[in-house]
Amino acid sequence: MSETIEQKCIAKGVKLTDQRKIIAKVMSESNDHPDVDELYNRVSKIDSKISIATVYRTVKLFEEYGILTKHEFKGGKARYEELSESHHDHLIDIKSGEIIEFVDQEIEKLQKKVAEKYGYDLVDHKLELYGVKKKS
Amino acid sequence: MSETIEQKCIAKGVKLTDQRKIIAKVMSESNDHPDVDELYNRVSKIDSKISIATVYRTVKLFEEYGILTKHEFKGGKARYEELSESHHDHLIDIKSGEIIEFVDQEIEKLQKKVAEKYGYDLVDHKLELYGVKKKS
DNA sequence: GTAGATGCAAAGTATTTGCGACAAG
DNA sequence: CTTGTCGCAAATACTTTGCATCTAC
Repeated sequence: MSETIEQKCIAKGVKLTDQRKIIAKVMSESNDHPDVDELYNRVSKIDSKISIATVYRTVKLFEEYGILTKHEFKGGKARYEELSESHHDHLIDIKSGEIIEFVDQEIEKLQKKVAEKYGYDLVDHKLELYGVKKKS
Repeated sequence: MSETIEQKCIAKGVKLTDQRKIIAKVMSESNDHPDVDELYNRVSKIDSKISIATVYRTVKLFEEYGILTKHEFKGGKARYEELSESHHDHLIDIKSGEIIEFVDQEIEKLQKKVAEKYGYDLVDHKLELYGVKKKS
């Protein structure tokens, strides 16, 4: 997280309104994966007049500019997180909802290989693991 | 596909109504991954009086009984397919929407290993690859 | 100054549900 | 018979959009 979202917006030529600055700040400071509603709550604490429509429009915009990514985990609303240089996947605790981020280079490599095997260039992928904590 | 969905229902003690038989039959004969709307269309051709609410209720029921699985591919409606003994993942052509099923034992193994590394038992997972056909 | 952003409420989608009528076991 | 299912329409949940107003550049 070397650069803030606000800086990324400037770098990419995204117009910065007050509302966007607040949303950018909240997302930059979030280490979890809030859904739009939760993001709206957090943002409302800073400026209670921001509408949820703006939040929806902004996350969508940021997603298009490669600033945020959207996740659609099992049976829920869409959740967002800041897109960082380092790609990672998610391990979700189905009991608590806790989300652990992980990277596994080997899996990454194998995915590319599978795509190639079928004559495809891999442009994106989604890997989610759902687990329960081991009783130890 | 040794057993039809109807047979699975009997085996699992799911009450079989006319509507469920039709939905079961259509799903058994589908080799793609229809969404509820598409399934409703197919079912309607056989019995035009079946309501979409029943289709929703039935796929949900079948999912609970482990007869169908639900997929939530990128930015779309939920899609269903018959759950077969042989697990597989999906490679989705982002241009055409075509879906290729694949299995990679090595990736499966690695997933389990990742979960274990964090102290979890893997109970489910989702792997989707999105690609574009290579120009050859 | 002007193109694009915002807030609001209304409209869209996808899916679920209450309820009286009906059918399977 | 009795419990669970069906069809219908209304309700819900999430997300998008039209429009008049406002704001960043």
